[in-house]
Amino acid sequence: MTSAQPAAAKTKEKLPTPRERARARTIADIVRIGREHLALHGAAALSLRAVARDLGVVSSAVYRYVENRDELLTLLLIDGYNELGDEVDAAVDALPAGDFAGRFRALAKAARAWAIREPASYALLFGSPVPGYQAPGERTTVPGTRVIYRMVNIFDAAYRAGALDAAVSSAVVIPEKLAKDLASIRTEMNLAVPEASLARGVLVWTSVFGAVSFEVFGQYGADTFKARDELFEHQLSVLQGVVGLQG
Amino acid sequence: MTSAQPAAAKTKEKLPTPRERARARTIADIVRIGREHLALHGAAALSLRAVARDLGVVSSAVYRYVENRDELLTLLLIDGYNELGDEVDAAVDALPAGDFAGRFRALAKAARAWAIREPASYALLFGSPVPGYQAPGERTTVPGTRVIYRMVNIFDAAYRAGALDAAVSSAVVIPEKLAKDLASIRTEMNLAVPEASLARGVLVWTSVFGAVSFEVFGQYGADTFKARDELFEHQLSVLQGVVGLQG
DNA sequence: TGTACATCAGTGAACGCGCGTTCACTGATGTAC
DNA sequence: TGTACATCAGTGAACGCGCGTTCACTGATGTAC
Repeated sequence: MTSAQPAAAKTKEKLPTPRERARARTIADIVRIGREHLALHGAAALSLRAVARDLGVVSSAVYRYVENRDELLTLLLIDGYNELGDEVDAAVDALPAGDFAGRFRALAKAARAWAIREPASYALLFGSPVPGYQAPGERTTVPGTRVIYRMVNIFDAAYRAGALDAAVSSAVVIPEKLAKDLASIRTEMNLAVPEASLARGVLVWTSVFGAVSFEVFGQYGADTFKARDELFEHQLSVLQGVVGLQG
Repeated sequence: MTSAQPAAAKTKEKLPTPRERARARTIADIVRIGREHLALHGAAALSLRAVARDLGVVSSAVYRYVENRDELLTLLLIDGYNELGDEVDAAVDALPAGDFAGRFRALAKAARAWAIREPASYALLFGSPVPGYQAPGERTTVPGTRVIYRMVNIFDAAYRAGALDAAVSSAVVIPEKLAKDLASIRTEMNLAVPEASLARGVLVWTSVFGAVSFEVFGQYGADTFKARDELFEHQLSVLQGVVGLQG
């Protein structure tokens, strides 16, 4: 199909025209400005008019690039998921594939570091839903599942390598209905790791993000924990044990 | 001091006048309507004018009862914390004081049930911070710490009764800086439970709320988990093991 | 018990503000022949 | 290579909307004597 096209058409598709490049740059600017506004005033107060002002353009002009306010939110959501995903991937890939515990910790620490650096984007992705806005699943699901997929794959690789102690998971029985859900996930993701360990992996996932959310959203209080890095490291160590990851 | 006052003055202070009762009822109405708006449009869109409309009163009239928009948010915050705290207390108190595991599970389940029933209030309390709003600590700290205090006290009582397996906690070393924070908490709350177990208690707390947040904020996706009750129960069982609570 | 006064609840108009979105338009940039 | 036309970016005015907050006011309700 693709190879049947004439070479000229192919080049036309590949090389962006100056206009296309200008357009892409403008959209990138809009997303960048949108993120700044997110950080300053929150998602609910995100306004196309304000973005237009910062872009140095009349308010109606942004409608050439973005269909409406909701689409800007979608762009910011995707942008956030991908930035987080890229940083997590880089942190994980920096360690040897066989260092499962190291990779798990690197993933969690990269996620926490990004959340602390970009609290507004983190809030958009993992905080309260934006009232009146529904994310379009067909555009956000793939970037939105990068981190959890990566995490589960680390656990799965550890299991395949014999570095995951599945015995810890046998302590708690998995009820039938839950086992069904877990079986679907295993099939979909092509996992070898047993259901009980997968369930613990899910708990580890929610726990990591629960800890990050408490910290980023200010639930710990101002003074209760001064040693936040150490607290998080300690929590990772405990969670490693929960899923049976040696190291 | 108080007993030196004449009986008449005392009665005057105790019995609310009709005007005072009307005033209290109106404030309660404002909070109730505010909660409905919270549920429908989110905290950022909460507006005194809209509340006034639903109260059947001109917009400026609500300023007789509430200083400004931020104070209404504070009232809603306190109201939410107390409703959650009351329901958690009731669920915990329904079980014998010696049933530590049962009480822990009852606490977590009550919190989750309330969060699912009142997602908007839950989001106000535990979700992304409301941009531009800073909760006044002197009014919100006490109601805001009811649940975690109750949870820690269950763990502490279990420890005192010899029902908490502190050995599980010795598996992970606590660094010096973190130990200091934990020591302060122990002193402040008058706890017997050792620091390592307290640290695990904190993790259990963040994990419970992390799991609830994922569910309430829609992070699990629509179809991934159909057996949500079972998933949560399973997570509680695992977390019980994390803190070393038998049962 | 009755009257004078103080307190309070609620009114209605007004202030200045920002928002999302549409629409007809002007120029500039690209494209086809 | 030059011209006619199509495409696109950006303008500026307008729509209707809701917001927080202030202020002088009118009556009703309570209180002191």
